[in-house]
Amino acid sequence: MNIGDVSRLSGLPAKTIRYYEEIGLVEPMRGLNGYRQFRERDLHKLAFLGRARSLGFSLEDCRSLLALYEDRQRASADVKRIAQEHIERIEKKMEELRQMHRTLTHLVEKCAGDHRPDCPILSDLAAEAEEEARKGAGMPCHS
Amino acid sequence: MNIGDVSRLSGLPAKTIRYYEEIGLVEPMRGLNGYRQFRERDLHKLAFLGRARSLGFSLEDCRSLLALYEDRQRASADVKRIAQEHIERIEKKMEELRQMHRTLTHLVEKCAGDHRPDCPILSDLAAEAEEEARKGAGMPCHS
DNA sequence: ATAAAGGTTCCGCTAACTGGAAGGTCAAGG
DNA sequence: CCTTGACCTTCCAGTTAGCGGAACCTTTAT
Repeated sequence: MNIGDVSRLSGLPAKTIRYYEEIGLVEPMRGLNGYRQFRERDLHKLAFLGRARSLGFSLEDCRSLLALYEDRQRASADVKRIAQEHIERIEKKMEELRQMHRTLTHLVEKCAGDHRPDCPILSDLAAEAEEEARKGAGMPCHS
Repeated sequence: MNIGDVSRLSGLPAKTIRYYEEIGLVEPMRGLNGYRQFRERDLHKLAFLGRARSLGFSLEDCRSLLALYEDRQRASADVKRIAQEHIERIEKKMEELRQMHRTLTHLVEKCAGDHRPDCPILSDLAAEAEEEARKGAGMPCHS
């Protein structure tokens, strides 16, 4: 199979597949013409990677997961740990986003959104900024 | 004020402040010794930026928000639109994360997490990958 | 005089690709 | 046989928002 075929079959862009080869995630053979020759196993790996990526795993996690997948002696605990750490990262991120979302929706609600310049969003960004500066170290207005 | 002072007052690392100058978000003056000299207004801007960044706005959004903030003729609608688009990006991201989280927690629940190699997480990554390949174009097992 | 604590620039690195340029290969059609 | 178009190759540059460090200069205090 050429790269176009595996691209279609795996759903990954050819560019991405080349990149994955560059960083050693797959090692396709080469034909006499210099074209990459993918075996069934490479396709399988790439699809695995695509799926893992779609769950948000980093490429380094993907590398580990792939290694575990190919290791018959693996302990499922190792896989589970990677997944759990990832879940924690996701939860942390979601909490951050929730926080931002709350603040932003409050601000947006208060903003008229018309032709006038008065804007609680900007006021908040400016006012809270000033407050931060103030509490930061007693406002040194003497510059 | 030197960069260390604004760094402490704004809460932004000095590196970040230099970077913001590089991309034109602030324009501190320079002393005879080559040191950056920040005015009250620069500090104000930087604190504004820090606050906007903490709400997740991109630096490009920050640039726009700052421009609007300094434009007395602005329409609050412009600010509101930027904020709403950002909210939408956040919601989209949260939905993605929720989806990942759901799948991952299901998989982790099913995984024993012991010394044995059997692992539903890996099976899922592999199986669903195969399924994708299969439905992608009728499984060309003849490589 | 010197040492510490600031400041400066410049270079390289991060994650995970994406886009484009310049060029080689292959199959089909005239 | 030549050309066209689709496909493949490598390499270079850019993306986001900075971080880390080296080499060097300035200020301040001892």
